[in-house]
Amino acid sequence: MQETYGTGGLRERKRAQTADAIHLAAAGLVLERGLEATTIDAISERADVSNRTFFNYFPSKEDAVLGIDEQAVAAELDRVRDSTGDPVRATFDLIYAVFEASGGRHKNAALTREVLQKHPSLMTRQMVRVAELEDRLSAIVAGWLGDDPRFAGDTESQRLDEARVILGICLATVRVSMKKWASQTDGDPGGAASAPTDPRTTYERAITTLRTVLEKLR
Amino acid sequence: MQETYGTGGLRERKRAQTADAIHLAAAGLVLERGLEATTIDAISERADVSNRTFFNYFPSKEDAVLGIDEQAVAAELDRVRDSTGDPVRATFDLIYAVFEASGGRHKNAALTREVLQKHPSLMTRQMVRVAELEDRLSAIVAGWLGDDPRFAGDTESQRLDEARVILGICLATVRVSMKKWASQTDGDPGGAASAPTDPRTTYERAITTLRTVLEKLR
DNA sequence: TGCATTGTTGCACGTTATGCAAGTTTGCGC
DNA sequence: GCGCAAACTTGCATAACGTGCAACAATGCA
Repeated sequence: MQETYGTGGLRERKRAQTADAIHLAAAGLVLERGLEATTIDAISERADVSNRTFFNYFPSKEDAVLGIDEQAVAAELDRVRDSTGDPVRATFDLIYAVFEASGGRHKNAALTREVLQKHPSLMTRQMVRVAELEDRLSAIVAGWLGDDPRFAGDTESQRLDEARVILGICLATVRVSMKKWASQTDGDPGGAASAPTDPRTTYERAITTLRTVLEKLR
Repeated sequence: MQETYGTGGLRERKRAQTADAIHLAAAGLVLERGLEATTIDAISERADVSNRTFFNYFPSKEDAVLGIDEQAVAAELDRVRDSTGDPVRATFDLIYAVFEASGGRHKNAALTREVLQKHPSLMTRQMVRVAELEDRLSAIVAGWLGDDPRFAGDTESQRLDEARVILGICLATVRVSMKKWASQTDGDPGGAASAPTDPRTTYERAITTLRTVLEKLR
């Protein structure tokens, strides 16, 4: 089921292909019929796999709709781990990486946005995922704090707490801007690269918003 | 089903009694058998109601375990709405109110803590609930910001964004301290009022933590 | 080509969750 | 007290989610 080692062979390609087919079927059906009205059976049928196979690829309907890929997320985490510089900035990058690997990517960014726009509960789902990763993520952030002069004097336990808070703060900020991003309306549906603000830009704006608020609060 | 008007009559008392019975049965069973192993059927049986009646009181197993009372939450929100003073402090109070009304109260605070301790996923559930209330909550916070000189100059839309961020920040902080609270071990099981830090104190500490982090970040 | 690994599928089963209709309990005006 | 209306409980039917299992098919590799 998992652990398709990096052979790059037919097997692996087929697997990615099937995952994509299921994802597309799920997102498409949800856009057509709504989230509730879309059953896993219907998704499986459109993706031309059995009901049972669906669960070999995604643990739930929501994950299929978002196209979540746990392996990609894990790989992303390893990649970003040894960031340096400002912890807040690095934390934003970390969250961005998780989201990227969680389906925001693909050729289907527009599709994903449309789905999130029509079904905000899926955004909550995204957030829950990050919450589930909290222990791993905050450990990474805590590591960064150890290299920061402002936090280096704290005990390890304190740094972990502070890391959790910082993670939560950044996450909250991201969530707000994601919501704005999702609620954007497409400019012209025809234009190929009409590009209604890409996610990355949204993140940059989120950081600015947070800095503004922090400035005002203190 | 709902809207038992405030007669204070037998009907209302019985209803509260049944809700409590289901809640206690749920929490008890979860502690004995675990969250997965506890079925709604088992809860219903112990609470001496039909499976169907269970759903007249709680929409899900999790809500029953936590003893969530939507009406109480709504009432709490109305009560806290016209707070004044520092927005951050008020926001903490707001979140606290939601939690209080969501089951943290009762004679069963110790029970609730034990359950949350053994099943952290329920904490996530609590957070999702607040997220679901986000629109209402952030509207309240945005109202407060209008009275604050630091934010009064902003447009309404900006204030709403900032309110969401502030809410998220406070919520993240609360979550961290709730986790610490839940993971406390009981001092002496025998002592009646051994009182291992009440939730309110935890909140106060959370505020301090947040202020510290904000101080360091800026 | 042949064997081990991995993937697919159907089937059975248990659980969550909701609608509906019949029956019961409570509240309240008379 | 009586009786009606509203609220509540319950069983039944139904749909969907989710998982274990075992048989079968496809793939990778020697």
